[in-house]
Amino acid sequence: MSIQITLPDGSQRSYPAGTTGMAIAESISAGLARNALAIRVDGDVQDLARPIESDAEVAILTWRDSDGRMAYWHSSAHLMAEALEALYPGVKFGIGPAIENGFYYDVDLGDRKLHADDLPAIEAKMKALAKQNSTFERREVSKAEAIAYFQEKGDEYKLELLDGLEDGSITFYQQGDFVDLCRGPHIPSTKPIKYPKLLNIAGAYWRGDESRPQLTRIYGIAFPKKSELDDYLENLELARQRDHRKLGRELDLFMFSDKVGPGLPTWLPKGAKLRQRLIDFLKAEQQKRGYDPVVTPHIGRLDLFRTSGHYPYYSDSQFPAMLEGQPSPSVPHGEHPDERSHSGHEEEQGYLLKPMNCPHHVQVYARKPHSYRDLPVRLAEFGTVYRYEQSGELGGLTRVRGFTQDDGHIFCTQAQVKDEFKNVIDLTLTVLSALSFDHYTAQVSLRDPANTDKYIGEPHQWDEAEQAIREAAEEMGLETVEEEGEAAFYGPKLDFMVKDALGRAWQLGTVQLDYNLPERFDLTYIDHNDERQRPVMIHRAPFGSLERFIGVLLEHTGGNFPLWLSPVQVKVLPITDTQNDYAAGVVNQLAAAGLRAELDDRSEKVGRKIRDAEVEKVPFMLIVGRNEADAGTVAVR
RNA sequence: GCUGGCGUAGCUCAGUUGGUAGAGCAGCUGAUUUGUAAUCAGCAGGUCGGGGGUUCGAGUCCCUCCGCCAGCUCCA
Repeated sequence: MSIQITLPDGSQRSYPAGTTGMAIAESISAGLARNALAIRVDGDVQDLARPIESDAEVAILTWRDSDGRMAYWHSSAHLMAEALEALYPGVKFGIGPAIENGFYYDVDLGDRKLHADDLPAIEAKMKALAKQNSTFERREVSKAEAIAYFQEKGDEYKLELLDGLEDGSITFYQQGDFVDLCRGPHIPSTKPIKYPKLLNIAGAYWRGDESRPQLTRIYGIAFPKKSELDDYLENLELARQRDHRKLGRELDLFMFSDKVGPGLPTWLPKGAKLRQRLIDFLKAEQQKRGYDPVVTPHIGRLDLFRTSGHYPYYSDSQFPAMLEGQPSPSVPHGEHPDERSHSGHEEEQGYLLKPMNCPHHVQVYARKPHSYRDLPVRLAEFGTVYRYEQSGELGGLTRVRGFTQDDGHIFCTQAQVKDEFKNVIDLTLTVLSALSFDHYTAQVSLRDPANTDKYIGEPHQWDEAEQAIREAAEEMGLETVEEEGEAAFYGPKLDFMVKDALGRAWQLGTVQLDYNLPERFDLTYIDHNDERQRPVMIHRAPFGSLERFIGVLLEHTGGNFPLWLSPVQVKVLPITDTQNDYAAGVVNQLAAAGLRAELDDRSEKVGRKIRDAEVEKVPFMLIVGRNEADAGTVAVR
């Protein structure tokens, strides 16, 4: 019996049934066989040793294929586990997957603590084990057999994982003395894992659940070639150069002060001007699109947030409220006021620093009756909000406790939802393209179906809202990914995710559909039959927040802003102070033309002035010496 | 909040087995008048994150608090 194998180039070859990926690779070329890591069979990534029994489309996967690297790094995780078991007998294992760059394994070392200095020894053990060139052996096992094995070993984590697996679908992989419950696929043997590098240690809750034990997560990466490892580490170093915290300090854009408080950025003159330019840009775009500006206070009565549903359910992440009749903030965060007022009478009166602007904007809408002819009502505000984020969550400008949202709320009829949504998508794309964010992911953030009580509102409204978002995105030709469990508690969202220098994805722009707040605040409009109707609310923020946006923009540009955003667009550099007057005239002309220009009239050599302007990332330098001054020109750099 | 790492001058960093803080850059002052990425000299700058402890003596060791970084959890 022979089978037909179709290769990626479309060519077909015959092989005996039961041939393996490795045999196919060998038949194509010795080089391919040497570099083969795994095989894709009809879309399914498998071990090269698995027999192939019927006609199939296959692709031999090497280091060039992301699935090949995934198999390689997953195998590296097993190799690290083998090293850990050799060095720390009795260690228990959680999960150990490949990730975008490398792999990790979650382990329980009992009472032993792992420290950063322990990593080189583990790395060395990995290298030694890799040299033994152990093959990764796949074995199908019965559930009973698997349970018996891990009971014997005393690994409750693997037993818990087994709990969720069907008998008949369970496989073990073994290399050397290490046996793991694993679905695979793996590379043929440990030999290619020549240059492992363990990067860091962190705690990670078992199954991502805060109430369960915290395991030790060891992150690592590995490469077949030394040069690739070196390149990777060098790129990491380059990424660190683009850290927005470093650039923000160097370019004098913003600062943090312990005395002001953690997570509370302070904007310096250059940064404040940068913010202002972004604000001006968006205001102009919003004006074109029919938004009306509003300005609302930074605080609001507790009752406002009780009606909106934000209080007290999110009191963990709110700054303490200011209570009526008491001199200072007196509700500790994390404490539910309704748990404290056990007597159950009268609710406390007081104020909250606003954690969002929506309830205020709702009050603007609610101030007067609305006709369907008024809709949509589009309100926009650069609104500063405060959220008491967990201390461990804070970082630079990307996660802060006080920030300014380019917030806006649209109140419209159900029939207008899709067009309004599309209008907002268009605005968001305009913003992203003006700042050359070409690599973003549009993410439809949906409910977590396994955890529906954390959301407020009717399920049928959620269904409607989720569907409306999908349709609007599709009609705008937007490619989206869907993520369950990422919705806001009051509605599904369309989020625009952009990566920072280290590859972490951040939510910038967001559009959210909300049937809930109009209900809670009993918002209405009068339709053409003179009947009261409920408007729909759209929350939107094309930047997301100015803080996070500027943080990610800094990492994206490395501080080399587009000309229209540069704090200083032109620097005029006289060569000697004989040209200072002429240079000052040039600066005045530039300023009169609306450009941001500065004069460097220090008595330094021009090389020094150029260097300083380069370090400051000034896009244009105009150098003027005697020749230029005489001719009334400038030399442009 | 949790796990691990870190905290010395504005910035980047040095500081031996515990012996009483140092460099470069930036800043200031002066000299220099220079043609496309760092001119020279001088000066000034630190309760070594805060507090407590051990010790004759602590930047170094211990405790505790604060902050920062990576990850986890969270993220209206």
